[in-house]
Amino acid sequence: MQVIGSDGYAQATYARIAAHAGLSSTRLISYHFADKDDLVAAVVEDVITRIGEFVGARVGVEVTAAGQLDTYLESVVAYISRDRVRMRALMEVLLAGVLPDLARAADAGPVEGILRRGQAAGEFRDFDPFVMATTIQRSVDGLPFLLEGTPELDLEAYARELVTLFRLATKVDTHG
Amino acid sequence: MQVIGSDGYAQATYARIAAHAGLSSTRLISYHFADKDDLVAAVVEDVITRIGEFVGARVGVEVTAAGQLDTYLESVVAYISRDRVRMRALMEVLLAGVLPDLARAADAGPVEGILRRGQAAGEFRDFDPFVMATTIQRSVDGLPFLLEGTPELDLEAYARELVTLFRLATKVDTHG
Amino acid sequence: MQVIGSDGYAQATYARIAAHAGLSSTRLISYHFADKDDLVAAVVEDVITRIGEFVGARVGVEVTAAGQLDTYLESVVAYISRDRVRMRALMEVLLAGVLPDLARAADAGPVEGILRRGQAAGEFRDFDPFVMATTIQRSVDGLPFLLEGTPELDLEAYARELVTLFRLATKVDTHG
Amino acid sequence: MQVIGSDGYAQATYARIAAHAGLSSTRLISYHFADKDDLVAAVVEDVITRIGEFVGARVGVEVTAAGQLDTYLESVVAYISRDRVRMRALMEVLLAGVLPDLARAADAGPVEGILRRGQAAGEFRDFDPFVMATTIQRSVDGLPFLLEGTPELDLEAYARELVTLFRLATKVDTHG
DNA sequence: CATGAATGAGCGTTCATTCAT
DNA sequence: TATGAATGAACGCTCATTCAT
Repeated sequence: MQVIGSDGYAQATYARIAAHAGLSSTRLISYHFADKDDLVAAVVEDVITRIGEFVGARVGVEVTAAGQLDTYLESVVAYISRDRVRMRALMEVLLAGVLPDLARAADAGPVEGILRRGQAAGEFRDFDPFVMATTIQRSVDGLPFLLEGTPELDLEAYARELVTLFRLATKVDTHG
Repeated sequence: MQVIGSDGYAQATYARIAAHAGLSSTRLISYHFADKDDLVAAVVEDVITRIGEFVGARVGVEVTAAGQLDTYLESVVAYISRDRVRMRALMEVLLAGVLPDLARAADAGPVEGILRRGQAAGEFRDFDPFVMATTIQRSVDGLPFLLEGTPELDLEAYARELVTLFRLATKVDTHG
Repeated sequence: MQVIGSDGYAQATYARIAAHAGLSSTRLISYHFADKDDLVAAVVEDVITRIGEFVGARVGVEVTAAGQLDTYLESVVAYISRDRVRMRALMEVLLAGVLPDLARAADAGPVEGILRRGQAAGEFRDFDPFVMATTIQRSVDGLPFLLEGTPELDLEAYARELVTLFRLATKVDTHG
Repeated sequence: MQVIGSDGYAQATYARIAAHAGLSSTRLISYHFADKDDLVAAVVEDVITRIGEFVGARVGVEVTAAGQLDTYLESVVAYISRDRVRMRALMEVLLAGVLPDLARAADAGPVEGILRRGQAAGEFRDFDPFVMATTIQRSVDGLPFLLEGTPELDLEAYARELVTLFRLATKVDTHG
């Protein structure tokens, strides 16, 4: 995970992973994982479990869809902030396009669910939930790469901007 | 370009490119391009020139920042729609992280410029232009990959949704 | 070493070395050596250690500079005689000009040291030690190639001729 | 010749030669020469003709074998001095071992002839002419490479030292 | 005399993976 | 749990050379 997250997926060869882990043979990697797909799947599994628990615990306590959306954005950004290497590792794998099955990790399904419930409850205006959910998901999943270039980025402010942005984009029309 | 766009950057080896082009030797690729970076740079150069001209011509005729933003979204999506392979090739290269100099092709600078001018002109509310521009850029640059999974996606409708979304997110507050 | 020594440095490709060693893949060469320079360095290191020990042990027991020079010529020729392949491998590498750092293996420094000490002790006449040392060194380091063309060459006689030659060339003028 | 002489034989590829000559295609080389051996042979032919004429003209006017030997050493060194690039090109080709037929260019035959005539005339002592000739030849043919490392080397002094060295090594014993 | 397009073999090197302890 | 030896395929790239003008 550290190798993928720090040097990119392309650098995550058995040789480099073994070197980073202080192993004198790549054999041990093959011993623990059936093949490279298996190794990568384990990495992804680990990260999506962590972020899923972190975000799920926070979103779960919200009752309104609007509150859940706000909390989703804030907690995803917060998780990225405190676990940059793992998150970049995850995004590297997803963008590399290995194991298409793993794409679910970055799909906008959960967000789309929130949006649909919000529309049903009259909290959100009448937009296409797929487009909105995809846009929301994309607004955060590039952050690990952005942080690489500008590590000093103020992520709390970034999250506040996103919350405002999508509140305005989703709320029901109030005027005339 | 076709190989990168159809099979991904990782598959774009000299052998595969030569096979696709009907060449009996990879030698001719090395004959025309100094090295692989040179080849990739040529691909990127070509696509950014095309999309730049397409989008630039349309955005250039707009006078208001709001009009430019609408047109930017619509024309980028329209270009992606009619040149899917090339656009996916471009995104593949950018995401692969080869040639960091090429990152400009996907940076949000031009959009940020539009946003700042719109704020100065009082057309837009007071948001962080960098965050907004990044979000706008990300909302479209994942489309080539989305199209791969769902080629029948209605891109005109997608563009209309994005236009509405970012109009609401950027417009000045009107209610008391 | 056998491949370089028998077929020349230009023929010493990974493929040929692997074939000669009975390996089914060149991969194992890369496995043991960082790159080709590393492999070549190991070859050179081995040979110069061997010849250094052989010649050093014999020259070291001599007390006079004249005796050391005689013994140097005799023992270098003797070593070449009994280890032809390794010595030709060494000369191939040096002449190929790879790894300029290795040039020390063929430089005339040690011989020049003997000559200077001999002049200081009044054993040798007043010649340019650099020119003499270079000539002495050259007189032996072409022998591996000479042996290739005429393997039946009588090296003991060759050494005796060289000893006489350089005795006459270095000794103090005796006649009035 | 310039490419071989300046950058070494290994660098003398068709591509580099064409670049050096300002040609836009290597095709012209293939047009003039049957193959690479033919090209190299032409280079060698040219240089050995030049040095042969230069040295031959000077040695030819000497009547004694001793005078011919002195003049041979002086004129070979003088030619090396004034035509360094060509001479290094010649030595590069010979040492590279291409075209074994060309080895005659560096063989000690002519010198051996002088030595034999000198012995027959009683000018030289009774040494092995082959060993002496080889040593003499080697004493000068490494000079082009030596000059590369130390271009400021005083070649006139070098030649004088060699002349003295081999006079002493060849002259008849005068003392008891 | 000169060009650019095209070729096939070979280069050193790296890949994930397997074998034998 | 851990090692080093060994594998075969593929990588980007360069070689001298040929084809068609």
